Amino acid sequence: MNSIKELFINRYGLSPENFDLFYSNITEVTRSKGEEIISKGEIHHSVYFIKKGAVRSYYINADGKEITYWFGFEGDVIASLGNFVESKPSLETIELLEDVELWKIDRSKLLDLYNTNIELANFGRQLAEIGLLEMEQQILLNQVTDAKTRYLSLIEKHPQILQRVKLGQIASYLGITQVTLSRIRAQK
Amino acid sequence: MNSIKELFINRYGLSPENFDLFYSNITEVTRSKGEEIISKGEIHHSVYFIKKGAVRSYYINADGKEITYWFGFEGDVIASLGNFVESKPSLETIELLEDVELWKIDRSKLLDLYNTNIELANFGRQLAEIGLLEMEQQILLNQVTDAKTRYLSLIEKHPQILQRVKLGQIASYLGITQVTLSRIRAQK
DNA sequence: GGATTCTTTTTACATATGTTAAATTGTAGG
DNA sequence: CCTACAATTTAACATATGTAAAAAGAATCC
Repeated sequence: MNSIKELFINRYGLSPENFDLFYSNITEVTRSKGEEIISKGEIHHSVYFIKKGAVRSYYINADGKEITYWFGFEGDVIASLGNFVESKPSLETIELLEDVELWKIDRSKLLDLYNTNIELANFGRQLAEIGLLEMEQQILLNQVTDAKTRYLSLIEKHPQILQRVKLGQIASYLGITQVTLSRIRAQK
Repeated sequence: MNSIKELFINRYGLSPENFDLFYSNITEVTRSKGEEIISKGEIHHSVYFIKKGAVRSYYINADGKEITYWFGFEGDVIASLGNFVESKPSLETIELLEDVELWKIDRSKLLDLYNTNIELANFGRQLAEIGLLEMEQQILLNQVTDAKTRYLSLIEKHPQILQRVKLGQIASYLGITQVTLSRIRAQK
């Protein structure tokens, strides 16, 4: 175990007892760079927490191009929201950018915990609410600032991202082509 | 009361008893077009559900321009997420586009309910998770599709939006200028 | 109903971004 | 160390979008 435990306890206010209850339902797994942990079109029955490593979530657009729209790092949650919330096939693919250590839990087991333990239910609520806040900030950032600013704030937030993620993937995340990203990088 | 009750019971799986408990903490209020229900820089202590009417959430960018990034209609939740989740001053302003009927509840009262009633805690969790799914879809839509497609899908989703919202606000929501929106509208 | 104000569209021009392809640089394997 | 392949940058051109200002169209008020 490790710092995720502290994250759970400090950030989400879980008591040690209920953390242990939660953790007793976790399986620790490792997966290799390049693997897909969630694949487009499929139904998945697990939710993951990233203990170590980096992942990306991408969508294939009408032209067949991969559009990266989320990067996940240590402490983040991996789930296909369409899957989890509405039991629909996943629209996105989640791919491992590095070798990854994960905490895995069954969706149905997690829902059981939520429905029987009020502290865990509120843990799940806060998990979702913090995700909401982060997503809102991303929507705002995408709408308010230009690609150059977003690029700079991305590398400020994740200083090692340039070593971990290819520029083409970062460009699609920023909503621009790789050529434009190269021009931005050449500027400063 | 009205169709929001059915929404709560059918969509979020609330039992009638717990809906009544929730509703006993609600104050029904009406506000007039043009008012600000949440203002930038302030701390707010309420959460609202839209019974009738339309609102928009906007942010003022570095050039002093209002950037609309969310429209809310019947059934939607109004809260400053930064306020609600992290007790920080609101970055956004929420303005009423029409005369509006709202359900109002104190943030602290809502948290009390979440912490004492497991069904309501899971109601709150689902509220946030469904919001997550919607936001993810918007992020995806913004990244994958061009402004014209997004414009068409917006009026498909909210057919009356052109009667309720000004084009300049829709343009900023789409991330383009009003001139470009006019060109798009002239095309088809 | 006419004047005033607000909203939307159109025009002309400058600039930024996309596209395609070539050149360069970096990386991994034998 | 060399080769082959992958990733990134650069170049040239076409297109789309932004800016600023004017024109046209709607709505409001007296």
